[in-house]
Amino acid sequence: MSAQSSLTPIDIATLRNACSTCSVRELCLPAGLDLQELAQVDKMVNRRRPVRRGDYLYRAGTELQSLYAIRSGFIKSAVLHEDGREQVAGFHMTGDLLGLDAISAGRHLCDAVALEDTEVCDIPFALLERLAREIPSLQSHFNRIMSREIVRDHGVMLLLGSMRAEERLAAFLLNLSQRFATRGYSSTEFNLRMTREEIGSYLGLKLETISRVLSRFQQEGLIQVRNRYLKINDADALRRLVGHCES
Amino acid sequence: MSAQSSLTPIDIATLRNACSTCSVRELCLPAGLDLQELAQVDKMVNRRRPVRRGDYLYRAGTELQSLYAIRSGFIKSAVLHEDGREQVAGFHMTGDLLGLDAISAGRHLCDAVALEDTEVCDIPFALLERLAREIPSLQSHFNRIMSREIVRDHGVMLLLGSMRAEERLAAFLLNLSQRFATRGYSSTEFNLRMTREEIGSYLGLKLETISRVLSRFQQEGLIQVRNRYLKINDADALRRLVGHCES
DNA sequence: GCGGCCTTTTGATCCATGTCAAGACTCGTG
DNA sequence: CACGAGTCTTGACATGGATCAAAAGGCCGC
Repeated sequence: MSAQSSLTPIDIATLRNACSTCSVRELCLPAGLDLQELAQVDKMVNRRRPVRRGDYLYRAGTELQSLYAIRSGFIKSAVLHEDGREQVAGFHMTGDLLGLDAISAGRHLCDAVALEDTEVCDIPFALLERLAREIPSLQSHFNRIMSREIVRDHGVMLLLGSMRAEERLAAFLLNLSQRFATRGYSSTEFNLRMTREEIGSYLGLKLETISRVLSRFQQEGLIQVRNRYLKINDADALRRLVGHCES
Repeated sequence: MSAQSSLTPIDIATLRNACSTCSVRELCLPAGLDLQELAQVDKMVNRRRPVRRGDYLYRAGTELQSLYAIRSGFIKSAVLHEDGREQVAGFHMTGDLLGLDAISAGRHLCDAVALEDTEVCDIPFALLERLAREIPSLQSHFNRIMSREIVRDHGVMLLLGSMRAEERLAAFLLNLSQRFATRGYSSTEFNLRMTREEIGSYLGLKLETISRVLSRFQQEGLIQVRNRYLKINDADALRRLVGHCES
């Protein structure tokens, strides 16, 4: 990584003096750092950037400069097939860290698009590596974040590989619900930020199927949907749907 | 990570004196290390372990002690659903590094089973973290390995989410072929180490479908199959199958 | 070298999801 | 406020892959 060796202490000092409104405390990185270390990290994660709905945070093929921590908003990442097919690889919200897949090649391999007005913090990757070298617990935490992403992906593979449409959608809704809850929002009532088509892409289904299954769930009283608005009436029933099922 | 803090220099010395037949040069870790560093890493990756066909390298739920580098052989990893369904998450061969998903929780989340007699090198994770702290380029390389795993998973998601049976299988065969080639084996002729059912699980298809599509490929002259033996006659045709296809 | 179990193949049929199509609704913009 | 593009719903129909079933083949332990 050539960018790495070109960093001097001055760069860090420069960053320290920059705006520091983007407290890293709320983000995903810190864990077990002492106050001084935390302050260091805090300074690193400071360049704020607004991304408007529909804008790209980054595109496949561009060089990896920074990872991005979402401060607010909603972002989808998508892998693109040569022939134009796109596969939504994930939906990301406040506190999520984006761009991990770019570390391997030093180049982004998927697109990241804001689904609503969003604010992210740049985390210059070279700086992160450098700081992680000085703060072992930061490195350790970063390892866990990468690993967690792998675990998440395995979950999606399980879903795509062995669940039927109803189960997939139920799992998806529960997952969204839980992530909203973690962030202090209602776990039962929220607005979907993505289209049926995007949900379908993520779940390996067509948009009509998403629409139909949502309607069925509603008929059965499990949820209420109206456009992007969604209310979960019977989370347990959804859980039962995912949990067991046939063979 | 409690195991980490309990390591003393003595542990490392102990490991250094242990068998050192498992040269790390051939494994996936080293990259840009000087000779001395390489030797250090070499000493860490030294406990050899044979795993016989059918045996578990590790099981979901067990504590993460080591990552494992495959020296020879073939291993499948599988995520299990509560209800017993299993999803094969990957097939791993010489040089691959296993166990990355366990870092997040400190506990393995999938099973790893040898599909043929296999030899692995233990890489005590606590030791790896410690050494990576001393050797920045090792840490950097480890980050890239984790990221590469994420990229691989995204590829599988694309495959599961948006390809049809023929495309999936073609992609699978090409991938296997390429990995054998990288390791100095024939890219056109090899033995499948896994059952049709395991291929099916990995690709989100049933074993009958795998069998049928293989037969079809054979009829069309793209490949020859007989049980586990497989020969690729027309790799380009396979690539064409994966590449474009309809809408 | 035999018997039994596991794996594979292949056929017949079924069903979940895709495809195509039409119309309604929503929202941003002129 | 009306228009148009994008999104969503719903129906009718098509189809890829699943399921069920049977038989053949391979492999291992005895």
